[in-house]
Amino acid sequence: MTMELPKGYEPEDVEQRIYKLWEESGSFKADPASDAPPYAIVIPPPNVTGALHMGHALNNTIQDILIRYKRMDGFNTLWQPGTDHAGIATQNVVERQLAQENTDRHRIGREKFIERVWEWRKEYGGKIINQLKRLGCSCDWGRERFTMDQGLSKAVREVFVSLYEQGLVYRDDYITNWCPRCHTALADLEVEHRDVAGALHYVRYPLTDGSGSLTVATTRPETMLGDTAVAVNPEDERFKKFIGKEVRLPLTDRILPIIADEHVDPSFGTGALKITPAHDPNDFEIGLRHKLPSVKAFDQSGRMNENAGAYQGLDRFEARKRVIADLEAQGFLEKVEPYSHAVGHCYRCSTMIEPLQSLQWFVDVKPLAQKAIQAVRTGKTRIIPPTWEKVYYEWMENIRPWCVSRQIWWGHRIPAWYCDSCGKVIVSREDPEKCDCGGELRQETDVLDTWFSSGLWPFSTLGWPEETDFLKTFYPTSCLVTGFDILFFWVARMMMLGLWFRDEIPFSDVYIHALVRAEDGRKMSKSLGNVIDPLEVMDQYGTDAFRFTLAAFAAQGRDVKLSMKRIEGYRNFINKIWNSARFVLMNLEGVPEEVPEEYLSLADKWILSRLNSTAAQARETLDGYNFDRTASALYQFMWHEFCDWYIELAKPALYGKKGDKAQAAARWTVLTALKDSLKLLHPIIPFVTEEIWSRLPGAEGQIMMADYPKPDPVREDRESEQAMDLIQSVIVGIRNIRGEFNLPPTKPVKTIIFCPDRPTVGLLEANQSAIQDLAWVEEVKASLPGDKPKSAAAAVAGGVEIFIPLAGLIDLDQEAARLAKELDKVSGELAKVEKKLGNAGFLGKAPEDVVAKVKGQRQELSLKKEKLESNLTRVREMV
RNA sequence: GGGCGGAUAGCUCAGCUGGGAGAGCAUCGGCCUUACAAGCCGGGGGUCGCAGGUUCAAGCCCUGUUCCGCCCACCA
Repeated sequence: MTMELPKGYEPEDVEQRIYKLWEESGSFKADPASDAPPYAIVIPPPNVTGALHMGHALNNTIQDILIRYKRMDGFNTLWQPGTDHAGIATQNVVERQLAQENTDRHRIGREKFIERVWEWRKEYGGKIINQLKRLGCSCDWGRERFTMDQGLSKAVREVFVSLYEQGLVYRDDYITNWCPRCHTALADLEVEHRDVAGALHYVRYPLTDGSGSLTVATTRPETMLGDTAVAVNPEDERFKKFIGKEVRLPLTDRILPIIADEHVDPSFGTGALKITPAHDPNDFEIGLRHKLPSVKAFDQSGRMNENAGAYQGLDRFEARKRVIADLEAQGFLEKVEPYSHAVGHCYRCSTMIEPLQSLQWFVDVKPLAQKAIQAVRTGKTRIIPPTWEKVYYEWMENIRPWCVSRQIWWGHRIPAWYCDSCGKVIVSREDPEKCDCGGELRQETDVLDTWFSSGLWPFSTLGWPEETDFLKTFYPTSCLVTGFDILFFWVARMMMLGLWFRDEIPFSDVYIHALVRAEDGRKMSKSLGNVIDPLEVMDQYGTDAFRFTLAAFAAQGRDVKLSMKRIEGYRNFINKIWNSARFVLMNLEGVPEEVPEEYLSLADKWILSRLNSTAAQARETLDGYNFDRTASALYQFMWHEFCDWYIELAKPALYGKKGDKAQAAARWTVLTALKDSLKLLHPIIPFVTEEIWSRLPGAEGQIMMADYPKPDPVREDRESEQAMDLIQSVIVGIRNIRGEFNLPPTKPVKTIIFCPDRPTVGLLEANQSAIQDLAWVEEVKASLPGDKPKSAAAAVAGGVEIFIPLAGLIDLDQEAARLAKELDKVSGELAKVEKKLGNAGFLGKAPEDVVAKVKGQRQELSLKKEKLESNLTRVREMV
């Protein structure tokens, strides 16, 4: 039965084998027919292009902790895995590949290109899935889904067509964010604002009647080639006289009206604003209000077009230089001031966004947002931590139409057809053959925003629009775990679409975790070169150590600054667990299945009681998503209570006579405590716990399928905990003296302990050997107070006085100094407590239990002070 | 421009509804005690960013303030 374990834990040997065991035994599988209460999590689908980074590692570790906890706790769990097709990101990757082959997507054509992307996906798309397995994720892999799967595509089409039928999807010639590099429109959310050091150019526009000129200020002088008006504020006295007049646009022959619009801020720039409806969102709105013509000056690559006259063909930045030079040469440029302002950039390729008027598909999400707001307001969906609720409401309440069309090829093609003969637009669930008028149909070439399909993830992955068993059993899902960076992109959309199409929340809890940062607090990024690869961490320290670190760092509302030092520390913890198991396995011969209660020693009862409250703590903190507290409670228990105290205390009994009652009890207790500890730890550190479990006698099946320990009131034993408290303080008191006097354990000492009463004497006598073994003393004499030994070091702990006769061994001055220091500390504490008790306000207003507690402290402290004083006097007299 | 978070030991951070300042690492001292030196035992170290206020009592609540960080935003 006794199997020797290797001396140190070797994760690389264990992890692969254990994971295979789990997967092959079907332990990850969800069962829609089960009677157990369901608990479901849908994975935030990583991009197929992705490689596991720290964000994934944290995100998925948390999900795995939850799902393993719930699985052990008797729930019918589903962790639904899958990946996202990541439209623009994936298209970019494959385009780069084509570029290396000296070709591009236009040359090979749409169909071939899409084939290429699928091939790419087949070859590389599984990478991140394997990395998640490495992390130990217990997803139901047989149910893996991809946003471009047939089933999910059907869901996408159903949703799009329904929204169209409800009048919520429409096509509009509107100003949108255009990425001149990706050649596609982007949603507002997909634009990142960054501060750019630019310049404000003051350009003079002469009035056509020769009565002077108006000067406008602009950061983008090149857009003047698309100007169709100049606007001033109607209340601005300086310009009232110009309203209705006209100016001549420099560098062109265009005549522009001077109009009045509220939007113009008289205090900014010159108070006169050039209006470029086709290339500025504000100007676009003003253009609509005043029915201004719209002149596009750029093409889709950000080059000047035929409307730009002499500048045609120039890149927008080159055009800016030329326009400025020409304005200056012709005397229209009054001045240039440095000006820093936020400019939109593409979130996929960082190219400067070009606001561009174009024909796009939009979803009017306002009515959907209303439901999504309600669901959180009424508490049907909880956001944890709740600080994010405000951010969520803010965004939902100010939501604007969602531009969902993308001018790329990789994605769900919009199911719309245009008839060139009659102009009809058909949006349909089935591909139409011909138009009603008999005309030929042309399908929309645009695809949908990636987030459109991921927004359906909680129900599309479960089979919707079919009413599958999985959908019925697991929707609404239980918890969504995500970083705040995709709160709007993803969570908000799932809330809206889930509520709209299922009339039910997609998940009851949203747990928002922090971002993983580098040790210096900065974001990990390739350009900063401070990226830590999770795979390397796992190679170096093992997956469990890594997972435990992430859990320990996952305090709510605070970013994770990952430190290698911490990982190393938790690697040591894993090894500590391993060695404790090794010890237990060496001491299990003849371990009974049960032991009568009366066999249990004080230490046995104590550790079982501590284990019990640790189980309660673990459950409480897991239920509240306080993973850092779970980790620290388990760390504290496992290392400092189980290993440091219990195992040491149990050694004499374990090493005792064969068949001895105490030995049987200790063997049973040490095994029980280890087993339950492993179960409590399993959700965080699955590999090492499973490996140890497999070697423990009487441990059936897999630990991942074992019951998560429940606190049992019978095992709660306050009396034993109090008794152990005293024993521990006595031991620590003695060790303390040893430490202070640099007495190595090999130096034999004796100890005399004065107890306040008979029961205490009895307690210490009964635990004499424990004190001897753990404090390295050869003799313990407990008695009621009597004659104090001469030349002894003394300590006061838990109401008892400890003396260690050290004739000739100690320096009395040193001992006096030590006692004086201790006395100082106690006096200080006592003074604080007495001040409190001397305060009438405190006695009158503080709750009774608090007053009683402080009184108890006074009692204890003054007793301690008294004893310290008398000992100090005695030592001083001896000098 | 609006909103949010942080500031506690040398470092990284806990401290939940106000009631005796904690952990890990680092540091100092002692130990190869037959599970573990990736270990064991002990010690030192904090006016809880600053200034006010509420309270019998403030790291925690309120007001102001400084310094970091983040998010949102169509002032050219």
